[in-house]
Amino acid sequence: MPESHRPDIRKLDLFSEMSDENFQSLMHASYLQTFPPQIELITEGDASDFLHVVVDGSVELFARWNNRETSVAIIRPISTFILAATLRNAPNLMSARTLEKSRVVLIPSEDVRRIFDVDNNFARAIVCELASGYRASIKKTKDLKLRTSLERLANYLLRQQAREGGGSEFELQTEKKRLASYLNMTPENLSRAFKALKPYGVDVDGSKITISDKTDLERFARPSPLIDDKTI
Amino acid sequence: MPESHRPDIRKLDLFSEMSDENFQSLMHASYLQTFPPQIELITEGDASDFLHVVVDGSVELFARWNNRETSVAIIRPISTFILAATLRNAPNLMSARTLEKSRVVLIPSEDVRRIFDVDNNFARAIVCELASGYRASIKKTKDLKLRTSLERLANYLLRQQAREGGGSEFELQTEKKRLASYLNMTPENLSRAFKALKPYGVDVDGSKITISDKTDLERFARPSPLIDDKTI
DNA sequence: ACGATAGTTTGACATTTATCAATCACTGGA
DNA sequence: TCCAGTGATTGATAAATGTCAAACTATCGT
Repeated sequence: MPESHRPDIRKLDLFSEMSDENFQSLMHASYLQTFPPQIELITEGDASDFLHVVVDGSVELFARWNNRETSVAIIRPISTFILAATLRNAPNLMSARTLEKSRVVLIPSEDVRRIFDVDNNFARAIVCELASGYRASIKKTKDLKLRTSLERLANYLLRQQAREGGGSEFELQTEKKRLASYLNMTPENLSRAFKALKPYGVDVDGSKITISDKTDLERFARPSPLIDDKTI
Repeated sequence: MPESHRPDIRKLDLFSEMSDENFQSLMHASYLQTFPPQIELITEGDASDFLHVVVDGSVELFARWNNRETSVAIIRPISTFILAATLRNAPNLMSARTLEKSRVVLIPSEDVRRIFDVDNNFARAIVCELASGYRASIKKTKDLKLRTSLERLANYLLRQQAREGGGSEFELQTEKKRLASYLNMTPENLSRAFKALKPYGVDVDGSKITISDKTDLERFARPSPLIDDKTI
């Protein structure tokens, strides 16, 4: 793998505390690949041969069953995915596809497990990463089970607003079709849900969202840190 | 904490490989408590002061939002819960209540984190446990997003049948009210769902389930190891 | 600029699921 | 034993969500 992305990867919580030697060893064994849009990098059920690091572009994690498909997460730089499967040497539970032209570092799972065994700082970082992913997944379950689709959308918009800097105007970073799938609704239902949020000050123009009064929307959405705060 | 449950706890994957000294240290700092039914052991949002180990009885993990409540998991002996929050020293995302008279070992989170820092075998075991909990949570998300409630019930019955030994007759180990909440449906809907599965050979008599032809039910349920197999 | 393609929106309608109310069934004290 | 309380079921109805078809819109490559 070329040197160029190493410093950025090194800065990730997952890799920042491990020894130089072990980090170089991981990087040495890994590949940087560029993929065109809409390439299926991983198919669920496959063995998890590589830990993936998105360094450029974006990757969607999704799952299929019985001819249906649902979007589970969208990974943006710089983040890893498929860590749990890598560590357990178990089949991937989700498929992954590039959404745009993307660069991905592939670290052989074997090497991850080998270094994990010898580098205690790396092992510790992995625990943090797993615990936080686990908790994010529990939050997702709560979001799905406790809220209606309209409430999920309202809270999503508030989170997205915060991620984009908190201004009253911001962009959806995702196609509506994909957002609908992510929120577990149909595109048609999403379109109507946007309209239903208009009385709470939500205006939609293409992918540009305007929230005229955040507290007004919050009164409806009732965000909770135990579901919506990604940092705890 | 008394000695009696130590061997059973020691056998858990989480504790089996750590040093004797560290295990004893953990046990020394912990309490065994007996709780009556329906006691709320943990309220979501609280700090995670203890790693819990159910040694007897059963504990329900559930979550609340906006006056609604949903059942997320039922923990039976001998298992731990609230590991991720303990390690991150973060607030609990779920509440917990005893379903029956239960005995629970409480291990101070501080001690868990302290031993985690010094015992690499323990750290490794924690990674396994977290990775597997994380994956279980992803499977739950897939179950929720990709299946209708009837399909969730059908697959639940097949899993429960397998857990109970695979015979055509077995017991639901849970009140139907709670099962409904676990499967994200109302009790009324669950009652009707059982009827809707009758054509596929499912008979219900109180909490006794009879599945006359497993392959028949499977044809409807389409179980997938990537959702329903708890071992991978 | 043009047309092809895919995403989005809208309306009509179907299905799924929830809610409410009533009844039945079970269980654990007094 | 009976009774109170809770859980389970049933029927009627309402709300939420999905499906289908059509129109509309944006985008991309030629």
